[in-house]
Amino acid sequence: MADRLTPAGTRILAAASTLFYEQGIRTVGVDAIAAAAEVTKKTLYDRFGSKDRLIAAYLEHRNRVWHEFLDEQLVLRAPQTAEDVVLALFGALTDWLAGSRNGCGFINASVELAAPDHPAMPVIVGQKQWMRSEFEAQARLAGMADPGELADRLLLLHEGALVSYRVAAMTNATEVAARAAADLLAGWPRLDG
Amino acid sequence: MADRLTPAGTRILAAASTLFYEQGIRTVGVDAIAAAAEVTKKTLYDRFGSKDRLIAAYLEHRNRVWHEFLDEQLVLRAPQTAEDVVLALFGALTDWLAGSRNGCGFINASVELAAPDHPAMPVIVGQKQWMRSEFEAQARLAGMADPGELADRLLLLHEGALVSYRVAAMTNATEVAARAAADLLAGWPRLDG
DNA sequence: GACAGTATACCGACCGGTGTGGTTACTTTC
DNA sequence: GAAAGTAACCACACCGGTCGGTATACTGTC
Repeated sequence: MADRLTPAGTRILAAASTLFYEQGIRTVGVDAIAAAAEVTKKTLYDRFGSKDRLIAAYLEHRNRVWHEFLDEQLVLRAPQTAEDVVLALFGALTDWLAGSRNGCGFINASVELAAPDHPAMPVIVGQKQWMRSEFEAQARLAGMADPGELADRLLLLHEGALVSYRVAAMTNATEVAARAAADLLAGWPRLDG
Repeated sequence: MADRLTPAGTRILAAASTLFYEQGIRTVGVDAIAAAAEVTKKTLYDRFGSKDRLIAAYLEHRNRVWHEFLDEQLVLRAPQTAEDVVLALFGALTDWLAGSRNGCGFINASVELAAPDHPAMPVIVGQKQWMRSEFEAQARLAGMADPGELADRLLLLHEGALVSYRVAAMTNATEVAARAAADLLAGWPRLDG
């Protein structure tokens, strides 16, 4: 988990993160990453072993950054109820995507890697399932009926926004998702009548 | 549009379609396609000019197949109202995805190609916007208020299902989307009270 | 003396794409 | 109805470039 990185290792991971996200994993070669990090390819392979493992490290790093961003946003938005927490998550998505243009790095990676046994796949699926479990936990806290179904639907809106933003050129996708989520929560049956 | 294909051309397009969808566009080389179509690489280039143009032809072909599938499904499901047409579209999605495992070929292509000026990009964006316009048209027919907003939300559910099915390993994604769409339509305000 | 790093050269495999030359089969023209 | 033309195809060899990854040798530092 908390494997300490050498200075050069940190630079490599930072360079890989921006390049992989901005230009795509397959497009970016290891030479380009090494050059951007001002490091020799030897050092890159000493630190990360292979491109595949560097990809996995990139996604783990991106996942950490995403979580930190969410924590920060939740402090900022200070939601009072569990429903508000969910809506804050959708609100945070708009800010996260602002000026990104390439959508979700995890979805992109999943498509680009394709192979189900790729070392980075667990990170990708894990990220999505964490989002779902967060929705479900908040739904349960809010006393919603069938929190599993509600979480599924919220995840659909979440992922739909990410992909429509990128693929369908729907610039307001996250706002639409936020409105849909708000209506969904408002109309959802609760356990205590 | 209706450029007639030679026998070999047809075989090439068929081979490219399955290989591109099943293994990814970047992964599959032109040699593999030529071999699968039992054709020389020369013939492939005589027919399609470049890999990029073959990719565009693949997506146009896939779009045609998708439309034919939808027409067929709409006849089969024989929806009576405009709402039922929308629900039939979501129902068709389940059948379309059954045994596919790789999700939406257009989303995948959009991620794999990345370059916004790629000749295949208009086909991708066009496919998504066609879906949205279809939702909007049916919403308008059904006398729904704000059909644009409704279409946006339906598209989000649609795309969310496609991507969650593949990326989040959510096997029942299309059924969830169908239920969500049904509830959304049922609760949506209409123009005539 | 172990570790992190630089510099550079190299590897085999594969990639998209081209060029040459030859074969079949159908159609046009005198 | 034979010759000429043409479109579709095959076989095969070849190109420059890029890819992920390795090897070797040397430097600085705790």
